[in-house]
Amino acid sequence: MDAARLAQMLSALGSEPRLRIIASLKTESTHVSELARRLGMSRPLLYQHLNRLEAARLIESGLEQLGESRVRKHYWVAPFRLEITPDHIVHLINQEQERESS
Amino acid sequence: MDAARLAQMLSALGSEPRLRIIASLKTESTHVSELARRLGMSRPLLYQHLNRLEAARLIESGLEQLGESRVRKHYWVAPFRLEITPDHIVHLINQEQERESS
DNA sequence: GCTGACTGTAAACATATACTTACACCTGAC
DNA sequence: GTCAGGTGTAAGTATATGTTTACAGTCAGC
Repeated sequence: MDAARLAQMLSALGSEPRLRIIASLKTESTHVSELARRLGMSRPLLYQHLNRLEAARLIESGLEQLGESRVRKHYWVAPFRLEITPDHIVHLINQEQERESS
Repeated sequence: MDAARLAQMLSALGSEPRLRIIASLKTESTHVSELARRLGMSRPLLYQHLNRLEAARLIESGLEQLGESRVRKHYWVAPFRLEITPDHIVHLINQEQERESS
């Protein structure tokens, strides 16, 4: 994990609506329209948040087969665990610099 | 810790320049001008980042006495440890909702 | 073929964040 | 008194994020 990637995950997590999305999906994974209803959020807005969380690999998605050709996009929370301390950050940034100099 | 506070800390941490600031201060705490030089960053920009990190209580500051009336503002990293997992987020959001309903 | 329940995206706008340039001030050393 | 080295902020601009409204499409059931 490099600093850019950590920053991406942290800034994706650093928003109350997105924390609520993760909590809701973790409690019960579901598809977009249902999630929008649960959270009282418009679908387009939810899509944007979902895309950002998925880009940070904090959630994942797949198509759920309903009928023969009817599908629904299902989202769920990826397993993750971040431990953030000043020392971890120092370590990460130092690695970055070694990589640059080599 | 409530969700708003966690989001504040995470979004403050979710930026490469700010991760570099924390790493640099953790390695050796210092005053603003010196830090700006170390990071190759303009002072006003650095102030903005420092203010945000301090608001999130990830760094702290105090005046360093130099001469009789000469002072320099010194910054250092606050001790912190964040452990972020889906379950922790669920727990946090649920607490929030109990608080609202009571 | 119309309706309801979905999936997705485009465009527009408001607000927040990142970043620069420019200013005003203080102090110690020469 | 002027210079170097500090502190801090105001104002402007560019870019990113958050949010809404509006559109276009698919499928199942009546």
